[in-house]
Amino acid sequence: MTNRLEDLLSTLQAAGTLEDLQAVLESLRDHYKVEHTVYHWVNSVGERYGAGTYSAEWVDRYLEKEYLRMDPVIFGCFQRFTPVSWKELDWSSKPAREMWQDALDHGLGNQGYTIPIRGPNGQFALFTLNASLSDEEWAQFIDDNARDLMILGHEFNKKALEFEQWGEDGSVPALSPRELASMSCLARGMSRAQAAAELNISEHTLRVYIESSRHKLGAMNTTHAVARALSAGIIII
Amino acid sequence: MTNRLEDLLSTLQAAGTLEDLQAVLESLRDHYKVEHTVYHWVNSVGERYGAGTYSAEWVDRYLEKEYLRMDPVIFGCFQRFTPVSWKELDWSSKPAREMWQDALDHGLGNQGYTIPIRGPNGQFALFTLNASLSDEEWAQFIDDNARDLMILGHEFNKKALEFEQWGEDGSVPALSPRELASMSCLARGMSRAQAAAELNISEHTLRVYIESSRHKLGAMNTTHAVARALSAGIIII
DNA sequence: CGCTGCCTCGCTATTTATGGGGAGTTTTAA
DNA sequence: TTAAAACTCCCCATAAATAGCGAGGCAGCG
Repeated sequence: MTNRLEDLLSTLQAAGTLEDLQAVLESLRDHYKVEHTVYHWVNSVGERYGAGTYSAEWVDRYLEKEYLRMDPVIFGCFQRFTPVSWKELDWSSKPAREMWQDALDHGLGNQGYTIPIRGPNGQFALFTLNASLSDEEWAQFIDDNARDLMILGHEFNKKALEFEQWGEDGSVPALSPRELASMSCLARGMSRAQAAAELNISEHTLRVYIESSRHKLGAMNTTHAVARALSAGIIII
Repeated sequence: MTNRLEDLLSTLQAAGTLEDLQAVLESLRDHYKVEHTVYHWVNSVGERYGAGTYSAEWVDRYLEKEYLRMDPVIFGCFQRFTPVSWKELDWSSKPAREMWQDALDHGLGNQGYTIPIRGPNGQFALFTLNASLSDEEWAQFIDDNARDLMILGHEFNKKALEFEQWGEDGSVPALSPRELASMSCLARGMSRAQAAAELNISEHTLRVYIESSRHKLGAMNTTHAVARALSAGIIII
């Protein structure tokens, strides 16, 4: 067991291009004898990177129908820390059920396991296995492989980050301490007057910080600036 | 090797109180024959929960001197995804070197390895091992145990989250689709007029969604509402 | 020594958001 | 089926944020 994990990891380490990562996912699929293996991330600007064995038709369909906005897998994983088996999620809403049926029609298996992975600057990625198995078989499969999959997911994310330079440097602007404090106050619901009082500065000075933060973050308005600061992980509520 | 990991994990699983977690850290320290094992998480306000084998004097000293604000370990881990050996970090600044010397004087070993762990709602935790070893011995130790430590760190974090219910207590209010869409538009920087145009509704209607979202999220203003929606993971920029 | 960036404060005018009312239709869920 | 929730539209007055123009002191760096 461990040896096979080491083999997979060394293949992963050897990957030098994004195409290699795609190949790693395909070999993972074959190794685990599942329908699909997928890795993708969702970033703060809406750009996405994804690799995996889903059919192009399903990927197009997913994007076209904007399933991202209501996919219970995305939603569920965004709010939790631990991996999740798809059937544990809430599929009760009508659009969710429609998406589920649509997925089955596009060749997905009835079981899924997704590991949420979080990195710096608000990075959020998902590592997913999809299969056609009974509930019992799937539970056993997860039980047997959960730890290896977690290592694989995180190593995969590390490799993907190397290629894409997710906010390595420069992409996330550095705010000054006062700017960060200003953003933090606003994110916690204070008005300008309250935040200025909290920071013991005039409301006008606070405004200067907000505006400089806005410009540094490339934001259209205060709400946007706070949203970007949160997404980038440079402030925490 | 694997069996010992399993033993440690089952001890961890069995933990029912925060004191049990402390005991797990102590047994980890003994098992790995290191000076200290520490788990703590950090937020913008400061340390919220911590457990480990550091002396009370060092913890007090750390808090008193506000080392949190310039600790290269915190700083370095916040900007990276992968675990780090302390000597790889940037200790060139004067306050950092002073802190390092202070740490040695308080019984810390000369080597450290810290795994950054990120969870939902901006959670950021650190899982650390500290030891007194030569560089070569430490490199070998990390090489041998990195994977197990990663599993342990994540499992430990999972357990700690269970106790503290870091925002996972189901208190996240459910917004309607239009409310979510409104929040999402605002989070992406649109003004009311732009968002209303995007959603093909009147600005007045949009306002109704914003206000109902605000009330559901218990927010003081629009910026606060968007910040909470982002933190709760119910919208993605 | 000058440069840059950070921190602090002031003014006026305009645009935008908020808070308080209503009142209908459609969709979903018990 | 029926009730609850969601979706859509409107007015008015006030509060708040934004945009533009300023200014000076302080720290670190080449």
